[in-house]
Amino acid sequence: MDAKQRIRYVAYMNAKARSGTGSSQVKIRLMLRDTIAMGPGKASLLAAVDETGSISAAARHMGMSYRRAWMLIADMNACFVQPVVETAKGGERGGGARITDFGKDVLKRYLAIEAKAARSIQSDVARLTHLMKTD
Amino acid sequence: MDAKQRIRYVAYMNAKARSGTGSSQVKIRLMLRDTIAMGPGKASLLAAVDETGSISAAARHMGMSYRRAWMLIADMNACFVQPVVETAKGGERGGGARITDFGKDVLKRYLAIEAKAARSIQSDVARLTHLMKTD
DNA sequence: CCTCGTTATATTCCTTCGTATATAACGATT
DNA sequence: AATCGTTATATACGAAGGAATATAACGAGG
Repeated sequence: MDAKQRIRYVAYMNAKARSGTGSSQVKIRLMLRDTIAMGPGKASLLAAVDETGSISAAARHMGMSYRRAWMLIADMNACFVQPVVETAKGGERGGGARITDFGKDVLKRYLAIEAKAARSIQSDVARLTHLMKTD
Repeated sequence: MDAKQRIRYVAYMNAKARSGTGSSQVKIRLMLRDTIAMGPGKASLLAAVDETGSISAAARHMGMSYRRAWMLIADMNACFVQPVVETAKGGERGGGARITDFGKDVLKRYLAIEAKAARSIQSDVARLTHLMKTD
């Protein structure tokens, strides 16, 4: 991938340090330049768009402003070689938005990376967490 | 680790997607409550304190304000069961700061986690990065 | 006793980010 | 035509974070 040498990716992993449950939740951020191409928030937003069928409903669902949701989606579409979300103005319900097949693939890959990273460092993080204050 | 159920850790990984070099740089954030107990910036700051012997020199070295550096160190000391940095006022050079053995252990563990996570998701991230624009 | 560089802290300013709000364009349904 | 909810965009306001600045306390060395 010589042509993409400058692409920097950032994985942001967030895991609950529950030894018993193993329910460690890991979040990863993929960066292109200075903007987050894909991350926990954008992944959730993408899923919300998939569920609700519109940016505004997804924004309401996530408790964020429409402007912010729109910008996050614009960021994603600008970062990837194909749009992850397609929109329509007007129409029977005033318009709407839907996640593309490409967007579904991106999301799926992202979630898989999240899970794998979490699994890999799980125990080490737990040991380091032991050195942190509990309250 | 029942007593630490509420501790949440966050791993923040940043890697350059250079397939040939494999020089993927991964960054991880460990969170306690809402504050970053350990992350890329704090790890660098810790190393800078180790090198320079003072908070102010470390801050200059990292291009940040003394206030910010001091606060980051205060955060770390507040998050862990032992201080990672010890300071002294006055004296031959006006005072100074040094990383504790405990702090060195924390830093070492953190860097190891960084590396392991990077290794684990390296190839998957590279594949996803292929779906991103190059410029 | 004075100087020096540092720690420690408060205050002010500026930039950034997000919300809230307003407005226009849109197109199927009625 | 009129209505409706959405996309798309601009503007203004507010909160948060960090930089810049100022000041005090400190303690070894000259």
